[in-house]
Order: sequence, then C-alpha cells, then structure tokens
Amino acid sequence: MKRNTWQREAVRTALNERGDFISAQKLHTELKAEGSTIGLATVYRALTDLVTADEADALQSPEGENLYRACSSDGHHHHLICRQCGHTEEIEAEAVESWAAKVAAEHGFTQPRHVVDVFGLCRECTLSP
Amino acid sequence: MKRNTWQREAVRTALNERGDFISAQKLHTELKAEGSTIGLATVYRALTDLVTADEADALQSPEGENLYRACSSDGHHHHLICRQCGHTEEIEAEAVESWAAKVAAEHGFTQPRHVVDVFGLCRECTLSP
DNA sequence: ATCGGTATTGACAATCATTCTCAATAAGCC
DNA sequence: GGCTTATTGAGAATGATTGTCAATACCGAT
Ligand SMILES: [Mn+2]
Ligand SMILES: [Mn+2]
Ligand SMILES: [Zn+2]
Ligand SMILES: [Zn+2]
Repeated sequence: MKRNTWQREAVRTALNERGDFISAQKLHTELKAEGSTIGLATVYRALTDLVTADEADALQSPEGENLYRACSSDGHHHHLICRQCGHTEEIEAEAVESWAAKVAAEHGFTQPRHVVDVFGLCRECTLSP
Repeated sequence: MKRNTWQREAVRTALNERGDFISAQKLHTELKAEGSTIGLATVYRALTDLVTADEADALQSPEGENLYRACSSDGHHHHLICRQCGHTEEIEAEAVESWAAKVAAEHGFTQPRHVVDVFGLCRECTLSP
C-alpha cells in the first residue's frame, strides 16, 4: 500500500512550478531554502517514484548528473534543452522512434532503448549570452 | 610539448584491440591482469587525451559511467551498443541528423548538438544471457 | 652519451552524486 | 485511540572520477 506524504507532494509541486530540468541536489537545496526539512534521500526517492509513475522525465546532463523535469505531455517523448539556462521544450520524434527500432532489428539487437536529446542555445540565450 | 610514454601507447593499443566500448575502470583492470603496472589515474588521462585527439569516442552508459572506444570511422556517427557485453556497431543516422537540425531551428534554438545512442542486447547476448 | 628542465606518472586522498542502513516516525486502517 | 508497517532522514557506504605531489623518465640541448 502506497502512502501519501507531504514530502512526496513537496517534490511534485516544486518540479511542477519549476518547469525545467533540475538535479536532485539542487531541488533539495531549494526546498530547504524555503524552510522545508525534507531529507536528501527522500528527494531522490520521490524523484525516482515520479519517473516510475511517468509523472517526470529524467535525463543525464553532459556532466553525468541526473536531471528531472515534470512531464507535461503523456507518453514517450524527447527534449530540446538549452545548455545555457536549462530551458526545455518537449519534442515529438516519431521518425526517430521507428528509426531506432529499425536499426536495432537490422543488426540483430533486441530490447532496444534509445537516448535522443538535442542541446542548443534557446532564442534568449542566443541573443544575450 | 607532448611526450610519448609506454602507458599512453598501452591504452591506445588496448582500445584498438578491443573494438568495443569499455570503462576506464575495466580497462585498467584488464591491463593490470596482463601484468601492466599502469596506474588508474593514468588510464583516465590517456583516455581523455585520445578523445581530445579524435582517436576515441566517448559516451555515457545508462548507469552514468563513461565508456570509451577506438574510433574506426572518421567523422560524425552514432552507436548501437549491447548493454550486456559492450559489443558495438557504428550506425549511420542521416535521417536523425537532419531531424535534429530542423527541430532545433523550428524552436529558435541555435548551435544544436545531439546525443543519439541505441542500447540493446546483441544477437549473442539475446540467446545466452 | 650525458644533462637538465619539465611533462608525466602513480599511490593516495579528496570530491561528488547516489544508494544503503536502520532506528524513529507517521499514514492508513481497525 | 491503538496497530501495523511504509516511509523518513541522518549519517555511513559506495563507486566513479579528479586532485595532489613527490618521484620518475622523456627529449631537446649540450
Ligand atoms: Mn524516442
Ligand atoms: Mn548525429
Ligand atoms: Zn537558454
Ligand atoms: Zn552482447
């Protein structure tokens, strides 16, 4: 039986308000800055659960950190991320989905998973870097 | 002035003989198993240098480890990697290249870069896991 | 071939994100 | 209100990677 706690809700709310990708560490720091007494391990657990429940997306930053973001659209999708400010836009990639499945099958690979992310500079960061 | 050492050469040779992606840690273990006295930090340094010199490719495993591989083909390309044994095949992704550029432009993003990797189980690992 | 300046090395410590441990706490059900 | 037990949080543990620094050895100059 899964129980509802204010900690889980605090993480969910913080992610939703933010909108962009953030690390577990930074999220924990922000929550404590607002007065929360939530523990770091709990933030990790909540984020992992949100990803499992398809309420959040996760990806690795180029530096190897795990970043989390509230999912606005349902189902599998990918991201266009500003490497300057973290601003994120969700993108559809149906063509990439079928391409990944096809190329795996052609080489005899099974259970394919793919990592497809596009990093760039958003409009604002392009103008004022 | 860059100097030539047997350590750097040992890492380059080991990477070339292997052909597949491998972590710095595993590579160091294998080298020592063959009697080498090379240090772990040196393996990390050599791999970083090889990537800088475009003699090796690097990518992050889904577990967050950095993996390295000797570059066989020149220029930009992507990989199909067995997450069980590390066996790797280079793949063309022309359709994905143009898709990434287009989706970035459509959202006002500049200087786009993309991460495109496919992980699965190779034919052999599918049969005997 | 010898010498000397300095890149490079390697053992070890340090860092950093993430996970584990486990006693204390508090949801949810009666 | 009590009980059961999932959940929490502080701190330890892990594991990859990087930093430190004295000792080493490459290589150009002599
Ligand atoms: Mn996809
Ligand atoms: Mn590409
Ligand atoms: Zn931006
Ligand atoms: Zn395999």
